[in-house]
Amino acid sequence: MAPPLLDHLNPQQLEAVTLPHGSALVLAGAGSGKTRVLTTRIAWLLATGQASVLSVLAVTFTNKAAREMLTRLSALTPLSVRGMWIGTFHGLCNRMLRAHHRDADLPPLFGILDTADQLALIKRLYKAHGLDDDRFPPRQLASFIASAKEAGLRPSAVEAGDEFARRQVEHYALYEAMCRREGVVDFAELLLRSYELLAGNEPIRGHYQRRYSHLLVDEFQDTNLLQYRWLRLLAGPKATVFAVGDDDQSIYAFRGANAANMQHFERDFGGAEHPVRLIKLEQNYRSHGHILDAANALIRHNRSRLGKELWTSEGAGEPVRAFAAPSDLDEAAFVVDAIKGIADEGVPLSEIALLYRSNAQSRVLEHALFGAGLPYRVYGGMRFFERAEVKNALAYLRLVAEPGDDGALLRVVNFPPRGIGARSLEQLQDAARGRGTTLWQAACSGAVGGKAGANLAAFVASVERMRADAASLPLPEAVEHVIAAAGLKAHYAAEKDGDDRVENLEELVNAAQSFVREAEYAADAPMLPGSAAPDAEPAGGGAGGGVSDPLAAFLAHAALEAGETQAAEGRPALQLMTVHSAKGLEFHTVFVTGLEEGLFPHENSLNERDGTEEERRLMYVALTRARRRLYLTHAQSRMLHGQTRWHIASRFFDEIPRELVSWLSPPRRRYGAIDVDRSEWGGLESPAPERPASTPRGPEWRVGQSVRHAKFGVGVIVGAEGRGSDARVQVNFRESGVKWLALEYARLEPVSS
DNA sequence: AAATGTGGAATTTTT
DNA sequence: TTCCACATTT
Repeated sequence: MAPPLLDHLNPQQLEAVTLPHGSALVLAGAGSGKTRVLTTRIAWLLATGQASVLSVLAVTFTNKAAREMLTRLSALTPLSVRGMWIGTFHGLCNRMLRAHHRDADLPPLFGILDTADQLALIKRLYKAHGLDDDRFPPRQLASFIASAKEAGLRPSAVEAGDEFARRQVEHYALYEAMCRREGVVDFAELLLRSYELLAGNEPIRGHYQRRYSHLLVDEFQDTNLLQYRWLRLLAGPKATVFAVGDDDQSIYAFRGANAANMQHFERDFGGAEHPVRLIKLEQNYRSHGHILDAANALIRHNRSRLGKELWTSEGAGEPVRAFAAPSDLDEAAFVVDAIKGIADEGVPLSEIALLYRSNAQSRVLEHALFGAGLPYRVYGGMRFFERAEVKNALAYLRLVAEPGDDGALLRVVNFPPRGIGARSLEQLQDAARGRGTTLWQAACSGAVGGKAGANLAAFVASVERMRADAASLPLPEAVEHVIAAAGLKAHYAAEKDGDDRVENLEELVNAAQSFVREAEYAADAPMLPGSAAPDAEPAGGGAGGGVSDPLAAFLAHAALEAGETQAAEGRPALQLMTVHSAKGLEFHTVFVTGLEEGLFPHENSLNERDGTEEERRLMYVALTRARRRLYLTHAQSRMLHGQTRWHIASRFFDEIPRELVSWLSPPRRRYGAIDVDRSEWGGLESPAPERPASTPRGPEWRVGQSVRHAKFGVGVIVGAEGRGSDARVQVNFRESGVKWLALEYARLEPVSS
């Protein structure tokens, strides 16, 4: 073992890295060196001969995390890490299913549906079966299917209590049949199919169980039930699992993440000889003391926790700064002002983040930043492989690889326009349905006559030609050729605003280029000998690699790695993003904006089970992004859905000890802090309000007024909308929280305060 | 087939 | 308000 490997590890990190045989759960707090421990652990296992490159499997959630792990690991070990199974759950499952497609009952070149493809498929399904999409919204079916699959349930196994559920299960079964017919799988299917492959095929399961002596899992709190069960299957009797996670940063329950997996880990992965070891990484290398104290105090309000407290050997640092703005516009103005000051201190703009709970909130901030001439970058939005022109090109490529893909055919059969309109498609679909074939087969069969038939035949012939031409070309050239032969390039070049699209198509060729480069890079990795499954495991790096057909591999890559939302710009820019997307990142200065009841915590979360705790964890994530300076802001009034709404300050302010916080605006009163009257804002240089406050009509009620309700008790009016008999007020009750009440029915009494 | 209009909904997101 | 999906029009 090379001694430098273990240098500079703190005692807990060192313990985790060098744990003897047995499974371990590492509770790694924010900024505690989680990735470092994970990668050093692998390097340590390799260096001490406890594991070989082939016997390690490391799994993450995002491609980004997988790449980072690979990069950092390469720096820690002299061994070649290519051929090592490091990737996302979906990437690894894809790899496994490609290698064993026959046993998994999949076509060799099966396609992967992204969310949009899946939705399109469901809509086609509805149309084909004459199903009612008002009563069964496609999106709802998609999420029904996803949850069923995440619970490991095929249609026959789903229990349907009522008629509605029964119908959904029927639709689920039809959906499965359609996917099978078209040779495609959705994201959840990758997981479930891989799970079933391992569960139902002893030789393959035995092979992988013998192969992997060490399984390492990143962001373990984000695993869903199926991923957990997949891990359990993959971990043979002698394997050890090294799971790293932070229950306090579990913020993806809404998409199936099950932090309870951390609690079950001890039971499921511990043996009598080797009980599960629990290690806490609590030393934080990121933030100054006051920031950590605030985060610790906040998260202590959660009941369901494994328990952990961050500390730092650095100083206390600056206090947390808080600001109450009269309106969202004032909040934005304050942020802009503060940023100018911070930038003057020499902090690079890229080191300043503006965080918010929901994307809609970026607008006001952007507007203010734009007005001030401050460069910024907004995260989220359209990803590269999701762009229409890119998806069109991919659809052609998909047809070249697998013409049975009806979704791909429908997408481009008349794009660019070639005289195959809705009527022709109707005929084609009827023909396919009548014969029980794919659209492609129907088009080939000449079932559609006349002009439409001729146009279809021409389309078929041109795709056939693309396939023949592409067969003799290296992947990037093949991609380039298909884009040109399909007429996409010419089509977009002729469009008046098509420059960006042409550029993206060229970028797609580049993407194929670098994909091939990485695959070649991986090709010299040691490969298992033999060609018979289950030992035939094509090598390949990256999430989508590992397939003998480069085109299919590239298409899988495109589906599994949607790409960056925005190419990074040249000049440094402020970072605007939701708190969710900030997870894992850190900044010198962080602004957490929109800290209002109803927004953060979000009103929808109040009805969700454990919703408030999840919101609090989200807030915890937000706070722990800051290294040196943290601003918390809220606005008393805010334009939301086209209406001005009033909100009281988030409860999260109350959960951070006062002595840590320095208010830059007049301190709030505990309740009734809604100052519509701006005279109280004397010391503040806030601009004059641009929107008048629209309090309900009548002299009796105004925002800020204290009221009593027969059932809910005493509260304060914090918002209002409508007038006359429609007038509703939003009241924050001391006991029962924020509620909307119709003035006509709720008999409110004024209370003098 | 593009252009225009209408209604409804409007956390959070990766694969 | 603003965005989207969908329907209708030209």
